[in-house]
Amino acid sequence: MQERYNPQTVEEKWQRRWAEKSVFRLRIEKDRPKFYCLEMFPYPSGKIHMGHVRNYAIGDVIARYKRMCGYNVLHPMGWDAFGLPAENAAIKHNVHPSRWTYENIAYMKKQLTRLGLSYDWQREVTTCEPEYYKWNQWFFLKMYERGLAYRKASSVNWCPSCQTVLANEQVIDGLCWRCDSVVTLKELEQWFLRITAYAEELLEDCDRLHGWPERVITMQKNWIGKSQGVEVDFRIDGMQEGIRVFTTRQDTLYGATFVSLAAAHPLAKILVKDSKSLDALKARYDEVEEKEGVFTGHYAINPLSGDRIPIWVANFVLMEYGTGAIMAVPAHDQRDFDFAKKYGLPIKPVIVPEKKPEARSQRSEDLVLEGAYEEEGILINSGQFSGLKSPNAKREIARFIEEKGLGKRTINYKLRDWGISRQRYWGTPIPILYCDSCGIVTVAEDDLPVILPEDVRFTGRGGSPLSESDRFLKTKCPLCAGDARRETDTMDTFVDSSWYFLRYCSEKDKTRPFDKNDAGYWMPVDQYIGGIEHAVLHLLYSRFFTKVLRDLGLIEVAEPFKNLLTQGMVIKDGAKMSKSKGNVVDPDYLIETYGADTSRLFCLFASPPEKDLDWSDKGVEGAYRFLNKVWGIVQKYRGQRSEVRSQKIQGTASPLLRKTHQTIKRVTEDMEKDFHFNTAIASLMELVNEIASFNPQGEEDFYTLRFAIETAVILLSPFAPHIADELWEAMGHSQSILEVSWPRWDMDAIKADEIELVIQINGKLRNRVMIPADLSEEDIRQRALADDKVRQYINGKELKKIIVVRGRLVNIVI
RNA sequence: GCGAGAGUGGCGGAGCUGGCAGACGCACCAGACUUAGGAUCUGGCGGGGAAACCCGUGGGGGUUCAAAUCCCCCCUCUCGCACCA
Repeated sequence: MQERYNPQTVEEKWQRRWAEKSVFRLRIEKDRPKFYCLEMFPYPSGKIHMGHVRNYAIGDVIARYKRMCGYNVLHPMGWDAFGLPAENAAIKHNVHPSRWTYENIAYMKKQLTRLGLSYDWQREVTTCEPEYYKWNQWFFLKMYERGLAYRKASSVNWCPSCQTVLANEQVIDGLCWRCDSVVTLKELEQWFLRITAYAEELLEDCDRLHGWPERVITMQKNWIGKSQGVEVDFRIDGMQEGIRVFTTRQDTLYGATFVSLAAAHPLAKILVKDSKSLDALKARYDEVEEKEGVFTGHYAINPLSGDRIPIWVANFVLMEYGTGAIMAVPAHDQRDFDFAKKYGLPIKPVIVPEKKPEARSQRSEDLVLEGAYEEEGILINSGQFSGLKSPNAKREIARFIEEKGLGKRTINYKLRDWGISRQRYWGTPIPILYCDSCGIVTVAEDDLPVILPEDVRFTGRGGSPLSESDRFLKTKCPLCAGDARRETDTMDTFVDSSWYFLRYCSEKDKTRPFDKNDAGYWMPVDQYIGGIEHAVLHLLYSRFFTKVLRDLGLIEVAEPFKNLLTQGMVIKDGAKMSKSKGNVVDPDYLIETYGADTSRLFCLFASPPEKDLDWSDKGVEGAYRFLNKVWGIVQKYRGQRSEVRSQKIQGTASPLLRKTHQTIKRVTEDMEKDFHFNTAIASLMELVNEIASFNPQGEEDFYTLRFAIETAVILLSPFAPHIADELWEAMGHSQSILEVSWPRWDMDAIKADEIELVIQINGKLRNRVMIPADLSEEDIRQRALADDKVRQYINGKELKKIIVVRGRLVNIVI
């Protein structure tokens, strides 16, 4: 042990030793329970950033802690290696996406190792490897067989100048990121995964995700967006056809005074004679401020009231949701209200608040509204349904509609099917062929993987680079052996990350995506940790995949992630770290200057993991000082080869012993409860402060001191593993601290003989006195009343009440 | 607008089922050691006041012996969704 703490030498030494002994290599011992600790794998963008450091430090603490608690811990890492930046780099720097990606991986892997993260790299997953993406293709085929993968026309962002498809993030203020041309929409045939088939289960199971943050669950529920209502047909006056609308408020049906169609509705083209005005309206769809519409000149019949009502086309009605047509009830829907006001359409109230019984007898025309009344209430002017309360009316009217054959009860979801086609090179090729005679043909399972060709050029112009590779494009149909051409779209990279956690469960398997028994043992992930930005997409897609794979009989679990921790962002100077703001902290610099242990410690200490972390250079120094302090203590006492004593004792070392046990308790509880490492580290600092100021008097004191120091080092080890191992060795242990069991606290040793009693008078703090811990309530009362200070205050006044809270305080009311 | 979360010293943040507000760290101040200190150590550190004490957890009410914590009203900020019928 060196006299001065030098993080560089210590960390290099232990990283080397850990590697030599393969200490993080997974060992499964049958008698131990399992724990699957997973952090979201990174995109290999080049270098890690502080967000990664924080994310992986949190995960590493949990993994190390669980290992010390006796679990078999699976703690893997890998690379979300497909994606657009690699292709951009190829265009810009003329380097192949593959090379760029692998070089980044090599560098970032070095950085992660340098942080001392306890990964079993044996299970590393790299999604751009054919061995991995082969299984994306295989899952795609399985889904295709079950009708869960299908093709349909859908619009994409299109740059007319580059003649290429753009991802959403490549469209900046409606312009192409490369040439500033105006981006247009273009219809293309694309592949979709039928996630909507699982909408109900994905929604229902949200309520079983007890280990997830409430807000993530809410976001998922909102995203799925279930609503129950009815579809009703409105006959068009003088035509055969009808308009089918969807509503959740069938109780307001009598108040429907017009019908609104989406501009893209098939009937809109037929009903509107002036196609120019319709096109103009289509262009006004992104206008949210002002509602606009075109009257079709046609009328519909309200199926319940029999009223003849106008049919409009409105720019706020969406074709993608429901039936693309709505019944407009301006009295009870603010949007319809605004629209009706603008175009002078009738407003007919049919619901009145329950609290206003006098309104029930009034005629609709006599009720004046300032805005729509959107709440539920009592029906008026609604024929046989008048007088019913909304919930009952909904039920009755729905039944009536079904009985009369006017429509049916329906459930709608906001959730759309997942479009996975990307007109890109650096992704998983979709295993589909187009044969001149057989049409759409799937690639045979035995022919998987469909490998990305290497010999392509990256210009950023024209279609997907894959469409220019004849070797890739031209193939034979497996059915008729005739000429066929390959699908050139690749898969959304969210496909890659939707099942990678399963691939980790078994070591590289050539014949299957993963072994069912291995997945059965490890799944679900016990603790998943990552950024809140994935609250919906990644986490929803992973849940979807898990359910599909369950239905394919590949796994047993219905949900992939039992517990989810969404860590906050790393903030500096009030903003998220970014190059443009110039407030980036470079992890390499940090590690070179202070070491990995200090970097980790600060990230964990500065705030609880789920909250944003405010970066402070000075705060980092505080963490560094703390480690130096611990170093100094061990340096000072390590020569004292005393034995350890942890049992309750009397005498000068008694408070230190108690503090040590208290600290074990606090740190352990923080670990178990909510991973509030900031308070765990704070209490560890308290213990270290107490050790530092302790003055051992005799042999006995040294035993306790030794116990305190060793405990502090053990408790420190998940946070700052290198220095902990070094100090552990310096104290004469031959076995690594990684092998040490997590300490237990002794309740008996925590209990103090004497406690401080707070004395309040009328709820105000007046004095504190030391009393024996086991004093009875009556004795406490007497002791308080006998107190000099108290007597001054009472001074002959009448005692109204005395409240005694044992172990805490006395409140005397006068 | 809807949904979720948060407002505590100069700053990051502690405060368990209502029971000593401000743990721990940073910054700051004073002192010690020192040729020196941006190293280290010791002490102090919410505001007011000489003191006794008083006032303090976004604001205003309330419940209680006792409220940062529970209830009602309001304000501000962050995030997510946003014409989803």
